Amino acid sequence: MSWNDERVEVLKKMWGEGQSASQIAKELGGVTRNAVIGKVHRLGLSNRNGSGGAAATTASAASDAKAKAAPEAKAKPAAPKPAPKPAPKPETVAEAAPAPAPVSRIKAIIPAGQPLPPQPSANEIDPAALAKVSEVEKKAKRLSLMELTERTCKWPVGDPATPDFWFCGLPVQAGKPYCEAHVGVAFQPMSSRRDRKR
DNA sequence: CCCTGATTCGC
DNA sequence: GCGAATCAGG
Repeated sequence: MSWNDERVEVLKKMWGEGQSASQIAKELGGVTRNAVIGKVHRLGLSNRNGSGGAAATTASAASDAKAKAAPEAKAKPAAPKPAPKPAPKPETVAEAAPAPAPVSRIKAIIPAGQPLPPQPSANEIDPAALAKVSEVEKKAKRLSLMELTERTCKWPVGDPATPDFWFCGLPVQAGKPYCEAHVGVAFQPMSSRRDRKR
């Protein structure tokens, strides 16, 4: 397979949409995600940096001995990032259910002093995302607290003070505490993974 | 372990 | 130019 115009176009489009390299590779077929990433770099798409360089995003910079002097300094514009981080850590707890009540069927019974998982103010959850959650909850694995692992969705469903309380348990998505659907409602905005920090 | 993108370097 | 291998990280 080679990079003809059409394939490159698809690459550009998808990359622009924030699709992951692996997804793009899968779409194109005949190439690996590495190939896609390599092409992205060669096309200069990786970061939209006008000039000046110094785009040490995450992995890279000074790593091996072969690394050159990294002229890294300058603080980034630092976008306002309230980054909600409602990630319970069941591994350490015993039964003090950290479970923040999400938006399950229980519509408005959020206890007064309870920490609200989604941002309480100015927060409108994407209807599409909610719909997705509803679907997902049907096929959720309904795990108990102790059944949760590092890669099971830890989204709590139901009332912790009730036997009908369980965790989603579906496969989590890279690093996040929840499955894709629940990540969708837990973290609202974020254009894509485009932003690197630090 | 799953995944992500970034970089290097032989081809 | 290409992309596997490797790296760094969530």
